[in-house]
Amino acid sequence: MFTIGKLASLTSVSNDTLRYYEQEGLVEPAGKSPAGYRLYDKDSARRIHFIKHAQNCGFTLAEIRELLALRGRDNACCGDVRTRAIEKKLQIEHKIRAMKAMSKALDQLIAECANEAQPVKECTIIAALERATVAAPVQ
Amino acid sequence: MFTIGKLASLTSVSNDTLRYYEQEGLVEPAGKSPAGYRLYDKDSARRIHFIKHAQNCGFTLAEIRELLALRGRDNACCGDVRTRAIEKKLQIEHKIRAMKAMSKALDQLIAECANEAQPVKECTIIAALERATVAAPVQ
DNA sequence: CTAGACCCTGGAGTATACTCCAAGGTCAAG
DNA sequence: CTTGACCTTGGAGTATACTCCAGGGTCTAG
Repeated sequence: MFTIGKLASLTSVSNDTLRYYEQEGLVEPAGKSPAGYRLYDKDSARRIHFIKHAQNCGFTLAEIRELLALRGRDNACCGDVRTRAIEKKLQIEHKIRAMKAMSKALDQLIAECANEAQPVKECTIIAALERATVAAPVQ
Repeated sequence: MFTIGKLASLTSVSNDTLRYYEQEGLVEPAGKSPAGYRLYDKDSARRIHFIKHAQNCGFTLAEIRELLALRGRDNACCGDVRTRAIEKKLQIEHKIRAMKAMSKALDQLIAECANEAQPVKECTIIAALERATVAAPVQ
């Protein structure tokens, strides 16, 4: 069990951000000290890392709250949870496809840039993305 | 050549958003009518779609501006552009890895949910993500 | 027993990305 | 030649996700 400052430095986010996440229902301290200090454990750190990863993948805090809710401890495996999990998975797959297309487009750009001096004439990124993507709309 | 309203409905964004993007240096109208109306072409529509895709992949408008700058027409293929392209590619790959991990975690959750009634005990999403990711920091 | 480093709450401020007016000009149809 | 659907600029307002106080309590070390 450690206090907020420790968790903050462990996860590279600020104390304020941790309190904000708590306010937004994304993390709860594992407990409180007699003086009212928030006390966290290793799972708290995991959760913060998860939030940061998910955010980096383009999910909003609201969406992350949903992702976290999928593993609610009590009445987990009901059909509703499964449905939302599948929904989120489709969302993620869609994003992955778009990002792969971009990665490919960048590859092309990088390859073309290998022989310097010769200027790029086509808009490689946009063109490649246009060829590659076109998938089910995300929600 | 068509006006802003057409481009807006073609790309499913608002007129206001298009003007905002222009203000932020992300799109320029292909021309202007005598009355001062913005006039766009198909490339404009492509660019808007690109912006939306990139945004959906978690890039900020500032980053998207950078991505778009990579294909600057005049002095493109200089080493600097190549470097930034490689940088962006690493960023994207990192995100793809994280998203694949999440996708996998959701698969697991979905599979476990297939046999209803049996509640999930472990935090699958976080656990799977933790196992799977750990990559170079993104910038 | 006090100095310095920590913690608390509550509220205000900031950056990003829109979103929505107000006040007015443009233009094709009837 | 006016009506209605479009366009213009400029500026204010909103949601999200922080970020930064102010004013005050807690705790460990000297």
